[in-house]
Amino acid sequence: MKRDFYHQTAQWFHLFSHPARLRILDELRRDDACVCHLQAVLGRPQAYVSQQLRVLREAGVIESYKDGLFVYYWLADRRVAEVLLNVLGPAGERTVLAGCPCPRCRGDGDCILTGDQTG
Amino acid sequence: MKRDFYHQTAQWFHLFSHPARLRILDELRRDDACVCHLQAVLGRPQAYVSQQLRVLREAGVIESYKDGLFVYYWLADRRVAEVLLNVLGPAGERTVLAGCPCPRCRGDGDCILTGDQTG
DNA sequence: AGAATATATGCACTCTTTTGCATATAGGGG
DNA sequence: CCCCTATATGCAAAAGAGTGCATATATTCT
Repeated sequence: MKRDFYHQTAQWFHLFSHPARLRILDELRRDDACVCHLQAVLGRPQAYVSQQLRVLREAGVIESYKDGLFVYYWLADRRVAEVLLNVLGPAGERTVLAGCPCPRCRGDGDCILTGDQTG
Repeated sequence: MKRDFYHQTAQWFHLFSHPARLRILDELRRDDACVCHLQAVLGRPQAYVSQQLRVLREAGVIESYKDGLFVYYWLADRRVAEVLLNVLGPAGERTVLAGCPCPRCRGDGDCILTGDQTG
């Protein structure tokens, strides 16, 4: 029914209506990220980040894969990137933080320099 | 600061995260509409509709003009239509209801009947 | 096996939003 | 002026979301 459609879509938009979740989605459209990376980006306790990730995961907009101890999340809903492009503009570069313990930030896999290097 | 930016954008998305507000925005992107028209579309009490309109108005995404007793609302934020196009697809035709007392629904020949009776 | 690290979950408390209802304002017609 | 219609506002109860904390699970290393 049409009513359910708007209800469902509203629920989907609700994912965007929270600063932490929005920040997570914005980070994920740049590149996959593990929990500890997002934790460093948000500057929030790990449990807090995991809870927001759960909301996004259960809504189906992100999915995860494991690599050893690390769990990497990625955008599984194409519309998310489209909407963020519309509203936030083009995705910036991956956020890299000094205090971030994740492999991709520690230089173990120099992910920052891979891909497009516009100089 | 960047934190404020995400907070502000999340607030903006919050407008979409409610079925009634989303339905209103979807209707307004098709055409301006008076309160009683939206009331008929939503199948909700007038006070309820006015309250949601206030939320949207105070957020700046809609504005209104008066024509006699009627107050017509219209989309004042271009991004709204863009995002809705992205997520909901192209705007349909204006919803016209048999029981709607608004001038635009009452036989100015301007409207096409669609059997979208709510409630 | 035990310790350490990364992540997930459950629960309770707090704060905000939602929503119904009574009522206020404002314009138009007799 | 009084009444009818269209819209707006204020308020309080109910529902829901946000958040912190304790703890559970999983994987690697020694």
